[in-house]
Amino acid sequence: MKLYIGNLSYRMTNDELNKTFSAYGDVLSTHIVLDRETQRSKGFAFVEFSDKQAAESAMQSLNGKELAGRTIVVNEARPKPARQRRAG
DNA sequence: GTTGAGCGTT
Repeated sequence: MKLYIGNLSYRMTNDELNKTFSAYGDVLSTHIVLDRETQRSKGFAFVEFSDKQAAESAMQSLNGKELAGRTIVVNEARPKPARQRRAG
């Protein structure tokens, strides 16, 4: 199961996310979303859990918590949309 | 500062 983490601090790192979420279960991967050109955090991230119950536990426990000075939001990630293939 | 990329033409 995959979680969406919103309202993240721009200072947040994958390692910090991994440590924070692995307290509730086995984290397979973390992915902070960066601006494609500047590599600056876009303020949200994804965390993938091996187990659904672990993810739900983390979601309940961490939603609304403060992390690196920002109050984060945690919920189940939506499917990633397909990229448009135009001249842009 | 709120739902993920890169390649390359649907």
